[in-house]
Amino acid sequence: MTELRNTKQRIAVTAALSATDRFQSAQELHLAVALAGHSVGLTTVYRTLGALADSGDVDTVISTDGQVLYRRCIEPSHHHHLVCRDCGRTVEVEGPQVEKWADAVATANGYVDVSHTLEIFGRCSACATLRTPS
Amino acid sequence: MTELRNTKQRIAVTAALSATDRFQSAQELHLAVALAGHSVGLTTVYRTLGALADSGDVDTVISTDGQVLYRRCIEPSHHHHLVCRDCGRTVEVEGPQVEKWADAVATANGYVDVSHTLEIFGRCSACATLRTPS
DNA sequence: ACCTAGTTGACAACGGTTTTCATTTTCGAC
DNA sequence: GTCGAAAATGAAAACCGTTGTCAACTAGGT
Repeated sequence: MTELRNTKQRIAVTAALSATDRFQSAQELHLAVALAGHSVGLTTVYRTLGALADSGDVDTVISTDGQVLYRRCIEPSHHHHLVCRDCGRTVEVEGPQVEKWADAVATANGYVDVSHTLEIFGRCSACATLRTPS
Repeated sequence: MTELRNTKQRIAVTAALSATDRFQSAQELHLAVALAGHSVGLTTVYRTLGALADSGDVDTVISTDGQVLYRRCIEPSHHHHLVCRDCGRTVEVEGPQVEKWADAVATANGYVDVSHTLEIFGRCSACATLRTPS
């Protein structure tokens, strides 16, 4: 069915993903690949990330301003993210009781085919010390 | 400070918001206003919705494809939403234990200035019966 | 009625993402 | 190794939701 080929471009993109533990936009990753010395078209970056997201190899988060952020998946099972608003540094978190609560609420209201999005945004300690309030 | 005036445009937009309990995009609301017989510019719809969102009079949700959906707020306190993927029909839900869990996880990891997004998406019973699987 | 700061809307601009399509590349078959 | 079909690439254009521009308009106090 799906025939995937090993191209230098895909290798470069996955390498860039593996080089960081932060959520990054497609454009940031495109820049990261360029800085790593490889030339990959922006279109290809988008396509590669889309494919990886479909296959579940990267996690995606929609930032509060609507753009998609990507990050390589460490924990393969279902989990959520604690993301730094400034630098993207991320901690994977799990909340089994939250999952159960969400499903229970949905079925109690007659909703089927249920999914949920749960992300926690904040400022990590490193970024918090940088921008000290007045 | 903020001096708000009562214009027919704002009245028309808030009326359209009050006429439904569903999450709708700015463009859908713009159409709804037009169908209601009023002529309001799309720019004004966006501005009005933005203002209402800032003042907390409407809830906003970012759909999975990145666009902003608006809905008039029934419950003024902090809550989350169970949204139908197809028609936007929405139930407001509360999960105090989830709030506490999110804050605890964030502070345990040294994150400050914490917020979170939690939305449940599914298919409401009405829409579920419409598109019966094969 | 008048004044003025707030408001409107047609249109252009913006920015992230997707599509197009001609060219290039991978990789199994020979 | 090399051939060739299918997959992949990338530059540019299209897309689409959203925001900015700015001249004309209006609500509401005096």
